[in-house]
Amino acid sequence: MNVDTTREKILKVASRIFGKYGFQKTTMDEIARTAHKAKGSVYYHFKSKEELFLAVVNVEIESLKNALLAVAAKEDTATNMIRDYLLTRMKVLAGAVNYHETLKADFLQTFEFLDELRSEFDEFEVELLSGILQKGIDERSFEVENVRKTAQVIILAMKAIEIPFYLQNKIVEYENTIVELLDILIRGLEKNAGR
Amino acid sequence: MNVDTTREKILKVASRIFGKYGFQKTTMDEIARTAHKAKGSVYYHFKSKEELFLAVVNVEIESLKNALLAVAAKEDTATNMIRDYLLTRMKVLAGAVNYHETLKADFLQTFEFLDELRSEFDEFEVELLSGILQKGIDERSFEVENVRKTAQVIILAMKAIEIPFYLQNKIVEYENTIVELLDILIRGLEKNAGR
DNA sequence: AACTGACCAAAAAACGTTTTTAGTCAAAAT
DNA sequence: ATTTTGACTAAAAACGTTTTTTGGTCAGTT
Repeated sequence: MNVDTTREKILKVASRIFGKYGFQKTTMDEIARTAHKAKGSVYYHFKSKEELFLAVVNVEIESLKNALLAVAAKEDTATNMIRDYLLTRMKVLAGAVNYHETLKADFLQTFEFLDELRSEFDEFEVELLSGILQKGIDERSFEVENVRKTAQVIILAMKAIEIPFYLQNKIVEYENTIVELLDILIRGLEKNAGR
Repeated sequence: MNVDTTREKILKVASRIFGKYGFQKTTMDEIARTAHKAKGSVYYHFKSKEELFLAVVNVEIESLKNALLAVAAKEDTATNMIRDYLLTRMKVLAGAVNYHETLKADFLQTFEFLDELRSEFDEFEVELLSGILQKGIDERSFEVENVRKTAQVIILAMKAIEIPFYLQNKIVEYENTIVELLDILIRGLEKNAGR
């Protein structure tokens, strides 16, 4: 059994257990036991519980990044792309249970060791969304004063909505409503809006 | 000392103490002591700790309602009114510390006894905002398919934003960003937006 | 180099005890 | 009659101590 498969088995098991019980209530013993590895083996691959959790969240973020990059790579109008971007973001995040845990943490305690991962992803998103917005401007379908700032605003709104949506489990309650919100936001970006 | 002044003194003191220590960490003894009343007196006016807290939150909600009604009563364009509405909502809520406590509660425990107050206020808001949207349509400045649903969407967005804004104390960090978000939303409502 | 499992210090859980707290009520004041 | 009081109680929270569990290590094995 080479490094990768053991490492990946631990990651997989950890993801499932962290996802079920959260960071605090998950023990390294249980992860090792479930993965049929000695605890020392887990610590051979991940130097601490925090680092293991970080790696688990990172897998989810990477998967989200790939899904978003795929959207950005498509040949389509900027309007469709931005709608696709935001809907994809919602759908992939819905399955990212360990990422949800990091949201919860903001209220209960701090996960400082996640800060870097988070701000990196933020930057990634602003960059990608700015590209889509710029495409819309070039196509003369969007009218946006400050591209980067607008991208930040949209991401703020989406992050704000994640909280009731994923944490309070109001997915069913709000699903339709959120799609409508996206429509209003997108219309707000479009040219000839009002003024 | 008549009923009203005692009741109001208790309410005032309770609001301050609940606001400082939260629902859980506030004791009825401290409220009675600070109000210079016997505990029985507090229980004469409010039948339980929950009811007292409810009354405290209700004062804040009433004050918000009045501020919002004042905005709705103004003579102005619908565009200005809706911007004014949302900004007023933010500003008044910023000072409603006990209302913030009820947001926090959603994560830590449930305050079922507040559900009714909340859904009543929701209904109030949807009603008021629908009126403003309808006014915008009548003035031929807004283009909205379903007035009521749109009002619900906007309120959902505002409530979602309350969480990072008030609970995580990111007021300074996000203040400008939120104003920009409002602009995009409002543009999204305006006629000739895009299509 | 990859992995094991006995081992340790520190943290958390469990437990019994003490203190505090929400809520009551008979009596007093208004 | 209405309002206020404060001693009282049962239940919950806080406290202090012991026991168990947990994150992390490391000498040795594969």
